[in-house]
Amino acid sequence: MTKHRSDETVTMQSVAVAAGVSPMTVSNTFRYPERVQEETRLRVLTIAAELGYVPNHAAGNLASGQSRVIGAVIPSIKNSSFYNYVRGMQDAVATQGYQLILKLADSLAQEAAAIRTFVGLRVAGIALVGDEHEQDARMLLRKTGVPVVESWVHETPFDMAVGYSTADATRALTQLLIDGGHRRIGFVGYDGDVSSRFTERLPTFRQTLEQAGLESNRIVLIDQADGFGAGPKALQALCTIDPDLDAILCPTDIVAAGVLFECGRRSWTVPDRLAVAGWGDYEIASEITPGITTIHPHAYDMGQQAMSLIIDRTTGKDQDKTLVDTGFHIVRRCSA
Amino acid sequence: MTKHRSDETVTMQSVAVAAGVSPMTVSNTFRYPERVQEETRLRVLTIAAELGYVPNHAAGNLASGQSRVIGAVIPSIKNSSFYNYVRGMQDAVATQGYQLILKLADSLAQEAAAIRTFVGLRVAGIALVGDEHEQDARMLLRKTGVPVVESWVHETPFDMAVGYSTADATRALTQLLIDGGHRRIGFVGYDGDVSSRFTERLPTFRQTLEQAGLESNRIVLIDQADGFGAGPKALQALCTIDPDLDAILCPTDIVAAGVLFECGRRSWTVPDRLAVAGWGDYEIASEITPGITTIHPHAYDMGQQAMSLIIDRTTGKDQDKTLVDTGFHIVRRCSA
DNA sequence: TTTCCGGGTTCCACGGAAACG
DNA sequence: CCGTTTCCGTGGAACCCGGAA
Repeated sequence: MTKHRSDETVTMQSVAVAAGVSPMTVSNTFRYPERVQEETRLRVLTIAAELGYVPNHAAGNLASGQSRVIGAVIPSIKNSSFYNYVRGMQDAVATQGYQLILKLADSLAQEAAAIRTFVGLRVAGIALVGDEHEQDARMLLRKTGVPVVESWVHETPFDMAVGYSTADATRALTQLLIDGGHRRIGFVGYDGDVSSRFTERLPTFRQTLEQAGLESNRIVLIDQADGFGAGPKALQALCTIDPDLDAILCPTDIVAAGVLFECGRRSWTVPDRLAVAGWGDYEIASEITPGITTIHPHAYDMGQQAMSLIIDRTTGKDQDKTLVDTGFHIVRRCSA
Repeated sequence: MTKHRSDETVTMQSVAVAAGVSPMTVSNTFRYPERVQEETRLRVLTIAAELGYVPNHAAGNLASGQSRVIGAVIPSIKNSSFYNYVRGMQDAVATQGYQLILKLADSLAQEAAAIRTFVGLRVAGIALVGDEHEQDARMLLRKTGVPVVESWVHETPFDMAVGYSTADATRALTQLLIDGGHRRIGFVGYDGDVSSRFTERLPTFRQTLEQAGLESNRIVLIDQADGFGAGPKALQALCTIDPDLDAILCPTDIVAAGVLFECGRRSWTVPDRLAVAGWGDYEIASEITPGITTIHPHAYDMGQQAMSLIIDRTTGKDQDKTLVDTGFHIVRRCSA
């Protein structure tokens, strides 16, 4: 294949010629508008728009060693799980003149590939979800020194992290069920991901039940947390352990909604026959009837903070801020 | 801000020195492995891995004018709307050695900004949803000549397109309601987006009703199609027009699910009191009870085809294929 | 404003080894 | 057997576009 670059490639140079200024002025017009006189700037911008010129990020990145693009790896878009998180990130970068690009990765291997791509792109920073990553990816990140922020992580970050205590949230939610008079409480865990985003929950659940003098053997693990279908399956499995189950704690609102659907089919009343607790406070939690009692994790805030950490790092301020706790709160609705 | 490039930046040069070869050999090792002797190649790869070297895509892109990154703009991740579409894209590019990056854009202005970013990144191709784009963005795309594929578009593509006939689908679904004995059919339209992905539906709906000798005045427009909350609102509005409404056609399964939730609260039986039709065949359509009768748009296939179109274009084959019809089918469940 | 440089690729030249006359 | 052609892996120089000084 021959060099296919046409001779009409629009470059800074050609814009400069057309506008009757030096290339440097064009450069400044885009990077530091305030350095260029209003009149000149407008002329350059007009010409650039006419010619369809967009600064070549590759060249700029190469020349300056800087980038205004941040990469985020998202585990899933199957349901609303990361909607607010991404919105928060998007809004935060927009106000700072940065750009956010996403890659989906529903396994550690895919995450590693995504990280590789982002590193290849020489992005300004990388946002990950959770604290479990492939060893190769960890080494790569360390060696390149690119700012990394983990979300939904509450302690001992790889580099920087923003999150909340899943243990505290689990304890609070479990206690709420106990206080509601429930004694035969089931737990639905997610084992497709070994990150603390999920793994902290089970031990805390057990501990809380035991401190209340209750049995903590009603436990099932499912392999997906973002599908409605997991709800009925989990409920079925728990009923095998204890047909008189009177409450259930789900890994996400999606699973909880799946459980509610199944309760409907069984003509079980919620919360009387079975109390249901979710996690995430997705839109469905407030729209379904009965509304789902759930953990609201301030995901939007988390996304914003994640971007701030990265941007502050690259701009050199607040170098020592590495861990942000965005907290959570319980949203009490009718399901529990 | 200082140039933060540390003196230990791992470059092709440093790998070359460490491996005792010329930079060219390192370059070839990554881009054209077959040109380099097995032994040499392995040595280079080993050293590269040790040093944590990842080829600088920015530099490569600049030098070659080529890129193996494709950008896709997604309108929403609020619910599962584009889950299968993105999965299809992801799977397709993975087998071809390309990389997919995403940007979210829930307005035309944001889409234009996303396009600008992708053009700045000099991606190999851009995937858009729908056929309505800002004029500036259109001109930019034309001038840069980057391959563009529109999805959910069935005719007269901007460049290339993959989709199905929303008119045919609307007609089929409406007819299904008519054949089911329904006479007071309501339509929920989405007016937040002027692309044919949604706008074709209303006229077709009207026409189909009129051909059956039915009234077609039960129509409401909502401003979001990806939220459950729109369902109850739309139902309320339609009931103002006709309290005896006996069927409803929703823009997405999400809205349909919202309607089902509301029916539950009103103790309306579905489909006897009200038949409900959705669109999209998202997971919830099969998991909720009653299951939602809906249009299955082969979104996964659409994503795959979209990527194929772009990759074929850049590799020079099938230059003339510009429009792919991935079809649809009706999934009949209990809600209508 | 000008010059030079960033990291990698294209294109081509080089040189050693195998195959041929 | 030796000189020459061919082949193939490797190296050198110019250049891509934009930013810093």
